[in-house]
Amino acid sequence: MAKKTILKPTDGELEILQIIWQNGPSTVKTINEKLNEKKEVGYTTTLKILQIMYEKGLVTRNEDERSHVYASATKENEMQKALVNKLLESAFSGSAAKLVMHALGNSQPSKEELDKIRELLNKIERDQK
Amino acid sequence: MAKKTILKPTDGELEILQIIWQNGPSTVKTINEKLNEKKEVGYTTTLKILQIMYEKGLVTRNEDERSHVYASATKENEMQKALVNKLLESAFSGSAAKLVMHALGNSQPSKEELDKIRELLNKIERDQK
DNA sequence: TTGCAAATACGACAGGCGTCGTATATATTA
DNA sequence: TAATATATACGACGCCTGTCGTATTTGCAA
Repeated sequence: MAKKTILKPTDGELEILQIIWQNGPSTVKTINEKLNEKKEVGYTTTLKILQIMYEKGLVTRNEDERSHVYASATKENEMQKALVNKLLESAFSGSAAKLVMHALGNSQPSKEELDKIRELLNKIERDQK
Repeated sequence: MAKKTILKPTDGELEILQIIWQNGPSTVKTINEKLNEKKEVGYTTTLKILQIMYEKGLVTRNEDERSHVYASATKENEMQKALVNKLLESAFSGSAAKLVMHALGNSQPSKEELDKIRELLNKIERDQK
């Protein structure tokens, strides 16, 4: 299976990907509007970044309509996995436990989430034996 | 307490920080040597990046000796915390649990580590009540 | 004290990112 | 069909990173 290398998005690109993941494939217009809820940014700026992302293969686009519709080329899960792995390597020397500690330390997971994590821990332990 | 903003290092800078964290304050020479165990890079290149990091406040340096000694301006823990938080915001919409899943999914934590995580989970739950 | 070796300082350059102004193409509608 | 509005395309600019060549400083040894 040709393991496609997931390109790492820049911060700005990741912001756009998040919007697409949350809203589904979108036009430049809507992406730019969502973006502007957080910070002011010109329409052509957003367009340009989308075009660059397209060239990189970070997003696909449908040109059937006059307004092109951009979609993420990568599933949210896969990208998250890639980003976590990168962080793991680049800042934690591979020690997942430490990373987990930090993540848990700075948030308020719900009881359900905590239980899901416990379950995963048990599964890992079972599989190791 | 004046909460100092932790500057985010680039990938190259993070590589150097890791070396410093693992070996303690070091000279350009030794940092460059360690760096070259992974990839070929010229001495002045390493020097230049260190100088840039110094300007940014990412590292401090001691000029008492002829060979300057560079040290990280940030504790490894703090930087890790900052990086995890950033990733949490920029790619996980704040959902720590999901991040944790990915981290655990891609590594083989030891039994001790698993237990430590369990303990932390319990503590979080206790504190929430 | 003169000269070599080791270290730092500095400037240049290519490539990438984010920013935007302006040009061009395409609908819509009056 | 002509005018207007809406979209995309393109090129330029400033800043940052990583890369290195070259100049300068400084310590040590002969």
